Amino acid sequence: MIEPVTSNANESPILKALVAENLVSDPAGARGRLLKEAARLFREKGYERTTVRDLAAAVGIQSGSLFHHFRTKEEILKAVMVETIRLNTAIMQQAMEAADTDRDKLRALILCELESITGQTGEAMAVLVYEWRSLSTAAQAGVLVLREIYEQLWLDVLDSLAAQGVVKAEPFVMRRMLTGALSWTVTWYRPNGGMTLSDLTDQVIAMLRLD
Amino acid sequence: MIEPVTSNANESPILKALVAENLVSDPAGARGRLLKEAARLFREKGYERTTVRDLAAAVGIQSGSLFHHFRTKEEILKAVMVETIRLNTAIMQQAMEAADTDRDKLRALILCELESITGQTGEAMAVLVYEWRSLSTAAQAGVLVLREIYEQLWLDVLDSLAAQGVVKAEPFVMRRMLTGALSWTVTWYRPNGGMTLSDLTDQVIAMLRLD
DNA sequence: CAATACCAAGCAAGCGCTTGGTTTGTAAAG
DNA sequence: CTTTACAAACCAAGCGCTTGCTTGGTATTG
Repeated sequence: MIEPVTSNANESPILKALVAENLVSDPAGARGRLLKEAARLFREKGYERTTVRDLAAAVGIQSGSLFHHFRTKEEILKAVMVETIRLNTAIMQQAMEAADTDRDKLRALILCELESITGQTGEAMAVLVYEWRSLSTAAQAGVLVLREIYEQLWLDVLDSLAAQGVVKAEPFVMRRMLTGALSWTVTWYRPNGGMTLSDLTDQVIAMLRLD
Repeated sequence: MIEPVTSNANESPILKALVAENLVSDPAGARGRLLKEAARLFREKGYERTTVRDLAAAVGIQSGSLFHHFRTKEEILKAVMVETIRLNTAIMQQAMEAADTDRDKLRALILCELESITGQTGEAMAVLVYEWRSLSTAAQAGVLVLREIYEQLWLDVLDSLAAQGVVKAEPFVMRRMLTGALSWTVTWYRPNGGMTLSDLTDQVIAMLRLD
């Protein structure tokens, strides 16, 4: 049996709620642990270079035993992506409710996305970006539905800022530019490099001249 | 024999010069054709998912015959990357000489990078971004040296604009944000979608509020 | 006593790459 | 203008290995 983790310091109420609804696997359980290790390996070596034997070894079981939890290797990749989007969408929706002005909301969106990229779910977020092609077309379609909910959060705020004349570029173009800019941080940003995520968010705001 | 292409409408003088110096393979020759097909396949399916049999079939030879041109599959990937950087660095250096102000230079850099990403070398540029991990550490180091020359072109212009107070964010952060934003266009921008590359460049300038 | 989680073993397919031999292009020698 | 020589380009076959996944059986658990 994949050894369970008894206590976890980062038990956010958002995560707990999603686990209760069975939308995200409990990170302390067997399935959750495997997905976490899978995200790490997929990011580190890429999906194709990661073998089912690698995945099994990471959680201390035999490669064949993997297929009691997932039918195929691709199903593991899809699960990593789906659960990551679900969690991050929920986190962002809560941040939106807490922010007052549209400027605050944009800052919150940027900070949230940076946190998701460089923090706990960072490996999974990177997988979402870089291993997209490894999903079959059918699986891609399923994940895309979830992504659109997430994207709409951004577009609502950017549309509003554009209507106020604060933002000059077209919202949908700007969102795509920000998607690239923020997700790229995964390749270079290191938390211990003297720059906090708040600093980095400030830099983005300064680049867009929104301060 | 890999059939040679007799005439090519896009013979830029820059490309010709690099071919003459043996820094870039002639796209009409056997090696050049193979690299072009390799870039296309690597982008379409990813390096790992592309087999040497796929590569060989794309140029109409047997898989074993590939190894008369390249010692390993990885050598093909590295060659795609190296030649792409060499060509685009040369193109950009020429664009820098033609531009007067720093603002013009930044616009030229953005447009050049967008052109390289969405144009002829687009597939190779995408490979450069997305297949980086598939290179061995040794090969990565070799390619990095060439990349740094390219990056310095950007930093020189951004440093200058920052000194003038036109740009508020830190140049090296801003360059990395732009790297992500521009390279991401490869996933969504389509030339036939009613938006030219010049339009797209204007959008980036508008986003940075540099107009 | 069923269900769940696992192991040990291995299969069929596909992988990068090698081998030995044949064709093709080029150019000097007769 | 032919002959001879040779290297580069290529083919057909397949080797050794790794891959995702299957199978049949065994502990563990409620």
